Amino acid sequence: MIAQDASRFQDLRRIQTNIAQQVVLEGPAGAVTSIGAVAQSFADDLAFSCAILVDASMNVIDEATAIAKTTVPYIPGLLFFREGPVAMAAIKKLRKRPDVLIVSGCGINHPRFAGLASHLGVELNMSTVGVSQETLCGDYVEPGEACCFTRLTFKGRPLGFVLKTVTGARPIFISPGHRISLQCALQVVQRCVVNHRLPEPLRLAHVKARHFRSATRSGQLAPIRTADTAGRPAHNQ
DNA sequence: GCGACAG
DNA sequence: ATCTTGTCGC
Repeated sequence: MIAQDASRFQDLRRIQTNIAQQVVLEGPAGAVTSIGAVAQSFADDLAFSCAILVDASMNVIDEATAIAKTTVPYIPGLLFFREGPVAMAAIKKLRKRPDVLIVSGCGINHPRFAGLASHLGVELNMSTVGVSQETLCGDYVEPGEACCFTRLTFKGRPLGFVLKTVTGARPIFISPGHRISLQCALQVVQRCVVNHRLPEPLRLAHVKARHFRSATRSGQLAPIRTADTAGRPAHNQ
């Protein structure tokens, strides 16, 4: 079965190479008014996702969740295939698509230039930016004090930025996902930094995803239909 | 071959 | 990512 996995993963890598060719590093066209974020939480073989939309003051104005059974283990470089499906389900449940969606993971700072944020952006045809606490690849100089940032490069290409958001905390990695420029990706995240290491929308999405997971597992939430898992339109709440 | 490796 | 108590600091 090891050999089968190897060829299966090879197929997934080919899919990423194809996705990378579709990534657009420009945009968004208009002003970025609404910003959203999506994050996942896991337990056993279940994946819980929460997508939110915030206003200019970082207040949550919309929220959606989704659950799905995981079909792929965590493999560095193949995160989309584990987290992408649930994330997409949650994002699709939002009442309105945000102008830019912040994703918990890498954008083009990926071995094949197709991280979770880029793949989600291409699949959903929306502007996305990847924000991660570590980077899969790339060269950079550690940014000094808070609010400072340095460039992240890989194989001679600019992939994003390393931003020190809070004093005393390690920096975060920002890279465009899809339909967004390097500069805009950085600006959107900078605009969302409040008092924490992660930009507020993403931090909130993380908290809500974890809460959604614990509330669901402890039975404090209405039973979830298996519709999510089957990929059919789900209807929670 | 060796090490590194988003969440 | 997740498992987890106390603890240091603003």
